[in-house]
Amino acid sequence: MTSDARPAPVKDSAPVGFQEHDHQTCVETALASVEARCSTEGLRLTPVRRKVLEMLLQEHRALGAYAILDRLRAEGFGSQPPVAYRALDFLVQNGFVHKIERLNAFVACSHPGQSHSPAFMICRKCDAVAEAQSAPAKGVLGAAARAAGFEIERTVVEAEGLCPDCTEKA
Amino acid sequence: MTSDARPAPVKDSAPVGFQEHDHQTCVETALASVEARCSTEGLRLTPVRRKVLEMLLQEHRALGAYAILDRLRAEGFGSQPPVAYRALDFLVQNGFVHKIERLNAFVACSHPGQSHSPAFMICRKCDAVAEAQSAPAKGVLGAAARAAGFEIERTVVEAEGLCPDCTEKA
DNA sequence: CAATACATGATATGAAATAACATGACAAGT
DNA sequence: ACTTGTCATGTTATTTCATATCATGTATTG
Ligand SMILES: [Zn+2]
Ligand SMILES: [Zn+2]
Ligand SMILES: [Zn+2]
Ligand SMILES: [Zn+2]
Repeated sequence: MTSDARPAPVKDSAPVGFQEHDHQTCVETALASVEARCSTEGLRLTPVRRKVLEMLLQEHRALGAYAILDRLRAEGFGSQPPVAYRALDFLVQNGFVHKIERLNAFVACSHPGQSHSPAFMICRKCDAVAEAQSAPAKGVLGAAARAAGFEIERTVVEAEGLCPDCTEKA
Repeated sequence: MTSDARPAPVKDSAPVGFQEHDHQTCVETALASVEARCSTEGLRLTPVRRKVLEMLLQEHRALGAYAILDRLRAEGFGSQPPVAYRALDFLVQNGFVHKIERLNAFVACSHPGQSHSPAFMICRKCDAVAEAQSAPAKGVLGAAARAAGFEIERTVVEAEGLCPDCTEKA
């Protein structure tokens, strides 16, 4: 294992998710990227974990743990909550999937293999979710944290609003 | 009702929460400020609502709905979940209380009467919560949103880490 | 082939949130 | 005074999200 296989710094910050795109390629690329990181880092992308990741990549939007569980059941995997939550834990721990706190739901990472602190745009109408980059620690919040002596380890940034499609329709 | 009684713009952005302070005064001031806004805006700060607000101001940290409910029960109010959730809805709607999505819990606003988009610092060790200001729509995220055609209506910004006290102890 | 670590399966329970319906308080409008 | 409408509260039941725990299986690895 090449232990220096740290995620590369962010290069593009395009908020994949609302635009039209070649989704099949998008899924395959992401999956390949995750497989690559797993093999270089000795992580075990087991069948359940892989299936959950594939589902989330396919959907390209946030799914609740029980929605995932339903699909797992349909595919013959275990059907009890821990099955889904354990797979999700693994995927979240390793940055392949993010949890959307606002929705208590999960979405596949759009920039796997890159070290990033994600920010999300969540459409309140159609539930579409796009991932962008954030740098909250560099702005007002970072200053407040330093002033208060608070050590930021992780940030949740979620914007709620209307996606382009839903804005148009209204 | 003086309908021009919009919240004043933010003046101070001190992240109240971690520092020592005269807490009794802090509670009284906040409560007075909320009462003022309720009377000018014709909002009804009923006993349950007021009690919940007082509890959250007293505690000065995030409480779950069921913790609140326990306290309500102890004070002789209704003891079923909707009692707490309804009071919380009212308080959140009107900006007197904020929900911490990360914790599924609620905290009294530190800057009531000011229009603000709050950001929170949450200590993962002691659960202390401090409220600061954020301007997420002005930074990287705002740019991404504009680029994507996404209309931000509201943002959740929550930083997780170690508060000064817990950093010291470690 | 142990011994170990890790992953999965299944049962049970806990915690957060809401749906639906009934009752009560109060302020118009008649 | 009485009806009507609105808003708040109370209660029951249910749904949704999440975890603790124990048993079983399946890889490595010494
Ligand atoms: Zn895609
Ligand atoms: Zn990501
Ligand atoms: Zn205080
Ligand atoms: Zn606030």
